Amino acid sequence: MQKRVGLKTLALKLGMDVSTVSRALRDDPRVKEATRRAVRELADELDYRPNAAARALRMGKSGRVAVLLSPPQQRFASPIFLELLSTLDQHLRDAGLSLAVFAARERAEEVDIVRQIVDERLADAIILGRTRKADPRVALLLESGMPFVTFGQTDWQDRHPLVEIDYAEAGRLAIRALHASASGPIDVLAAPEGLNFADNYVAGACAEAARLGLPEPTLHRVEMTEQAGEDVARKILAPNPRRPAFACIQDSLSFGVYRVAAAAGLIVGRDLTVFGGQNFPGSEHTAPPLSTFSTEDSHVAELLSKVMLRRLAVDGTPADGTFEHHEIAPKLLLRQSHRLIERAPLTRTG
Amino acid sequence: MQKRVGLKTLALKLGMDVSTVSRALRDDPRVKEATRRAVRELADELDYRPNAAARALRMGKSGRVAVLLSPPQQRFASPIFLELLSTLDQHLRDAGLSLAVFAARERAEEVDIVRQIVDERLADAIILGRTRKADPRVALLLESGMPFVTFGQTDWQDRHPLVEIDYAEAGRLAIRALHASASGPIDVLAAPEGLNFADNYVAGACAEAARLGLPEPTLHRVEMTEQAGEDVARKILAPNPRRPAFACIQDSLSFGVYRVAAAAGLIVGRDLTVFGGQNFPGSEHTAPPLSTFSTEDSHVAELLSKVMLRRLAVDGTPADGTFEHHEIAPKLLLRQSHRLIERAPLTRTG
DNA sequence: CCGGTCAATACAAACGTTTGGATTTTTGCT
DNA sequence: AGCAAAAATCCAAACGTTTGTATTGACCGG
Repeated sequence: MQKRVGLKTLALKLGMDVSTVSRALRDDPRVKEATRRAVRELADELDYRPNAAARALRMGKSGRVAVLLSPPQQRFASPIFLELLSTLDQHLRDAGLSLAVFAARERAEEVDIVRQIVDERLADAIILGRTRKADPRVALLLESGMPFVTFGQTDWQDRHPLVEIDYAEAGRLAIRALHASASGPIDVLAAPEGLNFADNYVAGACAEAARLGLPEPTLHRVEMTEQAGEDVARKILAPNPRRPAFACIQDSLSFGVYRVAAAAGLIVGRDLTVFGGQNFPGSEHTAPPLSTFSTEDSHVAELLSKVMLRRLAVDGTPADGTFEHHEIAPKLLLRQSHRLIERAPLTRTG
Repeated sequence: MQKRVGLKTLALKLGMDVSTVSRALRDDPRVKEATRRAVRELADELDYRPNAAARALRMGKSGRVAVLLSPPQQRFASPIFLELLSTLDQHLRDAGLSLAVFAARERAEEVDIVRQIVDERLADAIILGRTRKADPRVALLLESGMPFVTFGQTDWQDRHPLVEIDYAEAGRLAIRALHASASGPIDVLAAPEGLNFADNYVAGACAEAARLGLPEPTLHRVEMTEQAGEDVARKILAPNPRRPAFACIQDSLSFGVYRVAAAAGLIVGRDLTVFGGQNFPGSEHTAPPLSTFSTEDSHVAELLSKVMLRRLAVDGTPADGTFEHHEIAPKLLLRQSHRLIERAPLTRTG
């Protein structure tokens, strides 16, 4: 409840002007070493902290970085995001910044939120994912001049830094894994059209199928939810006597497939095969364990943080006119769901 | 790149003073209806947005609510947090507020972060979880006068609103479920001592065991990670011929148990039983499906948001001197892992 | 027609910092 | 000692709002 300690308080107690105190604390060469020490000491003693709002107003920078969470963000949202937020905040705090989170309810709201962030100066920079072909959010940000980093490709990659996961490779991995032992038709379950990562996945999968001389896979562009996985699986599994293979862009979809299969008395690894994506918690313990790819969440988070910090450091246009791009390779996790095993016990691994 | 539009711009174009414009926009009764409309119109046309920093400085309120993420926040962090952040931001935005996220690396850092938030006025209010016996964060907040809501009990509950999950009931549920068919000794895997929710879980479990005339369960106070689950399971499973029952406070721990069991050639439901907690994504598809309890993430998130908003609305001490408290009952999800099934096929549910 | 009331608006200060320029103090040189 | 240059400090403005108070003009009754 005691009164807030600001520059004024310090200046008063020290018998100097606030400007001197301010400069002392910011290591301005204009203040004498001795005064600087004195100021420092008192500041520490009184536990002075600069008022964030005042500083933001004066400097025209909020000291915050925004992360835009795209819908849908339900229960099965990729666990990478929590790790991302956590890691990001830790790095930001080290740099004297803090983290703001914005969650859109629906796609249309996203661009409104970006506009709000820009106009009200709610943040100095933005990170956004789930990028699309002609992403209006990116267009808006480019126009506004606000620094940003995308998690995924955009149509204007030469104008901003970016971190992406090589989803084309993920698609190839999935087809290759399923091809090894499955004989049935391949169904690809990917996120809606227009989302770059999903388009890449589909492209990779189709290309690989062609390369292997397989028939064109059937494409299902659906939301990445367990429910959507169920819906697709129900359509495919019921009438299909030829053991189908499911390439799912995310484990959530695979879970849906598992559920429908179980309800129909079908066994993964005998009557169908499944390949997932993103290595969700628990996917290792399904019956049978889900083959999938992973992307080392902590590495992605770390990378994104560093790239953002470097982007902010140059403070303006990039030093040499070029922006950082990073492509992360998906790591293959071959467990059991991708192949047919005739009669081996499904629950034993040893 | 065009110049920012502020009150000054509007006032200039309209030929009035900024103060009038400001009042017009805030629906002050002192401005004439006609002027108000004129101002509104131009503001809309020029897409005026008040500068957040300036407003924060003037009003002494940042317009932000902070969420403190407690360590450890790894891959297996409870998925509830993402849902919480998402829901929370949506409600806050409707109320003209925004969301700030802080993630501590280690426990000791948490109180520093709280202090920073308070001193630098980084937020107007805080939400914190993983509450403890004499939680120093809570003590600090009480002293500072900053509004806050806890997710979990504290020693000073009469002085702040709170939302909690009835973990004592969760503990009872687990024991009761395991008791129904398991005959072996019970091992309780709970989070470290001092964490209120974990202490409650343990208390509930022990009480229920006593009530049922069971021998005292063995307690393991460990971090809620898959790794910790493995470590405990390895110790218990190896030398134990009597089919042990594991009551885990969180599914992450159960996953660890599953993994060790699989590696040892043991089958859950035959050689041991497991009861989890929190219903992680994927826990439904383990072999056998994990019996657990759930807490309706979206409901919790919704509740926490509403409580926070109401706390901010009263703006000061509570209206009638009393704070909102909510207890959420865990919902029992009986799948298969909690009971012994001699020879039934494990992977079929239909 | 004038003093008084009321509505509508303008003026000005304040929030806590940062920063360009003016002012004072110290230093260094002759 | 005297003076210029350099160093250290102070003064004041500014960032964009909000809000208490002063000012203006219109309208009314006497």
